[in-house]
Amino acid sequence: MSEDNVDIQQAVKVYKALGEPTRLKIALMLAEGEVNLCCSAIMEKLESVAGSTLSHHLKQLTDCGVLNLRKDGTFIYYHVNRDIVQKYAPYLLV
Amino acid sequence: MSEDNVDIQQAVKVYKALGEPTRLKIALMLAEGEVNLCCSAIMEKLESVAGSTLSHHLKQLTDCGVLNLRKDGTFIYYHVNRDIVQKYAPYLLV
DNA sequence: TTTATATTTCTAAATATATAGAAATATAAA
DNA sequence: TTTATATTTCTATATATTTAGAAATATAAA
Repeated sequence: MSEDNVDIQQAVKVYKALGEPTRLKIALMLAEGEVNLCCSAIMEKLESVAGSTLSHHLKQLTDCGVLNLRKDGTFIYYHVNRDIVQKYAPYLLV
Repeated sequence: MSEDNVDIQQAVKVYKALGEPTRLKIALMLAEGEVNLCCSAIMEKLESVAGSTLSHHLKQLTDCGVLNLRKDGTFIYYHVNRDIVQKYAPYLLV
């Protein structure tokens, strides 16, 4: 597989991840001011999303590279991967 | 609804449209060199996609603003909307 | 008007995705 | 060790999406 195709595959994953309202909100929330938020803090900012649902969304966002995470005890802090976002969807950084 | 929310709704539509391999290929194909292609020409460039399927993909890409079209007789020529792509996914224009 | 071509709409089936409750895991604090 | 909190995994269900064949529509050419 060529570099280009790998790139396109990642682009599909990134756009698929961002093409859902809850996930786009999460990405925008974390892109604003380069915030670090844990799962429960994100859950509070969203309206009525179950923890298990949020967990799936966060996994999808990390799997495609839009989000990175840092573990600290029981907490997992999420933040945007600026390189990926800059490459595929710099709109989020505005 | 605020301007911002309208914007986010369009962003979701754009990213959802681009988050599918066939549609991303179409968008990339048309973004390269600012090409105008009709449905059947696009169909030839893709491998084994039925006309009805392609029609649905093209509708999704035009509905969200990624593609514009120009009718000429029986033909419909598609081309990328550079403003929209520049705003949400300039990656396609590289 | 008949024929041919381009594209869409209708319809249905297969597949994928989003959702959340319940149970499981992980870490920290008491 | 017990308890509490954070997050994930399991499981199931509801919903949405992708796909394409067949029929319909639209325009042009013969």
